[in-house]
Amino acid sequence: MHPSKLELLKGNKIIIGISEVSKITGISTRQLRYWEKKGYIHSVDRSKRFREFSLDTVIKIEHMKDLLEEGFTLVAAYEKVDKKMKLFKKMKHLFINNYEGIIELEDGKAAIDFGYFNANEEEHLYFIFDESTDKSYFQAGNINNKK
DNA sequence: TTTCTTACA
DNA sequence: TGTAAGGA
Repeated sequence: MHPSKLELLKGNKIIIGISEVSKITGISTRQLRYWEKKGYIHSVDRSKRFREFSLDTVIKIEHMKDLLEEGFTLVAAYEKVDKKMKLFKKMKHLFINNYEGIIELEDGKAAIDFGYFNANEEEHLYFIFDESTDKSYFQAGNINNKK
């Protein structure tokens, strides 16, 4: 019922100009424009005066850059990343739709609440992680039932 | 000042 | 691909 705490990510509403994208990814503005022309990436609204890229696209660009550095051709990198992005989007969707918040535990650990663990809606699934030891694990139960 | 397209190096 | 030119 309550809105997701990850609205910004949910709608992919984080938009970045070509100059910033270039700085972030290390891909020149010339390349970015070329990649778009070839259809490897898309800007948000081409009817606008200036190009803007979504956060997902920036991530796509970073993946392509990595593959390029590994020796793949531009086309090969694009095809490979395009498949991976579909999985990435599904994963993002899954995470965003199940994320119920983050909880600080007494012992210095933190827990991400992923919502109900089973169909009975009795227990939640938590991802527990301890920064001091760098250890993490999943746990079912009810850590912090507010109210 | 920044971004855009086009075109040449 | 980089860069210059000339507008927006």
